[in-house]
Amino acid sequence: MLSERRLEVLRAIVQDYVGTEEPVGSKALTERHKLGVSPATVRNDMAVLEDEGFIAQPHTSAGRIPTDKGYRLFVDKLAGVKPLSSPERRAIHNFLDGAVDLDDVVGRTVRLLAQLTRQVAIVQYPSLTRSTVRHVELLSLAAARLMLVLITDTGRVEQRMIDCPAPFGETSLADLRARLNSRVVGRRFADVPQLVQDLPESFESEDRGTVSTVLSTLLETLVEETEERLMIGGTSNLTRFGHDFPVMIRPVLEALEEQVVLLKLLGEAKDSGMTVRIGHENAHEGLNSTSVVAVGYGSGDEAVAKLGVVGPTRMDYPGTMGAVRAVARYVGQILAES
Amino acid sequence: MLSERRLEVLRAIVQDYVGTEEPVGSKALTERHKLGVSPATVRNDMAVLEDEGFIAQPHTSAGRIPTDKGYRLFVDKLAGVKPLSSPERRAIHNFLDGAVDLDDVVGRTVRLLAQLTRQVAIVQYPSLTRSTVRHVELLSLAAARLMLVLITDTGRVEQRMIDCPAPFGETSLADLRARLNSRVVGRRFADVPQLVQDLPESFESEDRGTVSTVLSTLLETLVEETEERLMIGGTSNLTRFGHDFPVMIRPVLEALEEQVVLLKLLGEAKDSGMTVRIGHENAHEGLNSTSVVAVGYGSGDEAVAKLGVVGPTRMDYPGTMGAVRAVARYVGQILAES
DNA sequence: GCTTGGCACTCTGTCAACGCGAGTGCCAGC
DNA sequence: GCTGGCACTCGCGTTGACAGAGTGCCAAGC
Repeated sequence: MLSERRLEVLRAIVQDYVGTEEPVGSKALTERHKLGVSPATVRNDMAVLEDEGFIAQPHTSAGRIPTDKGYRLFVDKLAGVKPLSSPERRAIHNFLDGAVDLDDVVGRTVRLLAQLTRQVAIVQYPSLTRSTVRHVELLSLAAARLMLVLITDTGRVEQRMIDCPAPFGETSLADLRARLNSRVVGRRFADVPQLVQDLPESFESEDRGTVSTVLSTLLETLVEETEERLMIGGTSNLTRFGHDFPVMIRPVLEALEEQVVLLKLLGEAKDSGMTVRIGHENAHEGLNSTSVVAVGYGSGDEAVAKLGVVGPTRMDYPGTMGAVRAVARYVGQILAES
Repeated sequence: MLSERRLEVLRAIVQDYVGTEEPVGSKALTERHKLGVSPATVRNDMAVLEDEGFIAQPHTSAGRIPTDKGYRLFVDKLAGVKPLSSPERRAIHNFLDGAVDLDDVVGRTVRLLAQLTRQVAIVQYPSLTRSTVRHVELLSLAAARLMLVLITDTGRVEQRMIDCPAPFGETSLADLRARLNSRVVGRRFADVPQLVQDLPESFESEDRGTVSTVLSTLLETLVEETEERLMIGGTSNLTRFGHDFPVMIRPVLEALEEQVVLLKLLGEAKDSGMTVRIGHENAHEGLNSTSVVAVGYGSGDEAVAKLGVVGPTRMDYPGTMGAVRAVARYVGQILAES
């Protein structure tokens, strides 16, 4: 086990490296931090830390930089979550309170996160699977053409066109609409399939085809839209990556363009609590030199979606984690109110 | 006026520079192109072209590179639009034919354009202003809460929540829905305001407040949503910018994050025909070293929106223009069919 | 008058040599 | 276990030399 002081040295190395972006040497460390020991002692500690794999030297006779493992230890044991300053807190409120609809909330959240953390922000739309139904509407657009509108408690709206196998009367439509709503309003999306299973049976045989079509479209919507959507912003912050950014940025930009990759990325995060994935802990190769800080957010206790940021492994973890957590909490509140 | 041969020299310079990304000298030119004259002659021509501002040297004793003005002349007079190869053409069809809804069409178009041109692609959603109304629906969500759904002929759907000043009966609702639709279905969005102007008067005084609220929400939607939406993709192609890409990329990424900037960018393009804006012709400073190739697309003769690509001024104009035009045409067809 | 070959000049990019500075590892002493 | 000292290593920036590419200009030729 590492002694208290060695941990302190690691913390100092991480802090300095994050600040200066340059390998940090023993002398500089003792000057900037009150470790109470001489550079020589620090050198010994560094040698141990290097043996254990927490730090590395880019080349002989250079200072040390933290490895992924070093950052991991730093995040787990050495760093807290830095609370936001009150101006930052106020900025969050001001920025999010003006949102008019769900798209707007998500859009503002992305921009806010990107600004606060100066990194790339990713916000997932509230998931349909875990949402509940607020309302289902059926509109008749033409004789044999219906439109299905689905409204969730998180404010998300989905619509689908339906071509009916047979004309569908206005009274049947009203009937179906009423029965559908009485069964599913307030229920979770996941429960809908079994709740509507036997609906066609209660209709006249001539309408049964249409009812089935409507229901299967509804179920399809549920499944399809479980493919989550997300929004991304702050990509220009990638230019902050550091001196080797020209090399790093390409694979990162490519990864960020693939919604699938991003969804998987957020999916890997724990459902509750904050998740930090550092460097090679990320499955996707292009993101091997980035860290991802993600957290779930939701209108109630339960997370309905996730949000987070992507940045260089050399990032200010306490500050980033603080910002991500604060934003997630406030977005949750906003969703609960609406 | 420039002689035929001088134009030929300019064309050769543009082509070589686009290919090699390096300043091109007189000797190399005569070797790669059959100009039928000696390097010395080409040097004289180059001197003239430089005096006229079509080409420039990065430093004394380097080759020449085209200026914005040079590219402009090239695009206007020297280059045609290169038709796509038939595999490319097939790729467009295969890729776009699978689209299931408007979002999907736009999403696929962006990816397709980015792939074909290897540049950043921007696709604007079909404009509401120039669209016509397919259907307006009013739903009662709660006693004093309505939902307004707007469906366009291009398949776009917008919805808004409305809090009514007073409870609104089901019959009044049906009444309003019917009258609203009879007035606006098939009409252009731009004409809607005057078409519904006198609607409140024909209602009982107790409902008038709600009707007015609904109408003003409708009009608001029209105005707000005239703020067009757009989708962007292929940003990782920015890494293809060339040797100075670390410097260039930052402002470009920043510009691309601002929807407003992009909308203005597309807005600057002509309504009909292809628009090419080269380097400093772009109003936005961050895009001064990029060129934008944009074109309108639509389901009929008329453009309902625009799409285009952003890339380095040093781009393959004929090829890019060909790809942009071909994609726009095919997207237009897809929209017309749906 | 346009074209051409020749020639001197200029500038860049590269490479090797070199010295500086930062940092390390090790060791002996406390 | 900590400390100071010391020799060693290595990257980085500077310098100077040099080759290569390209230009501008001029005088001669068609």
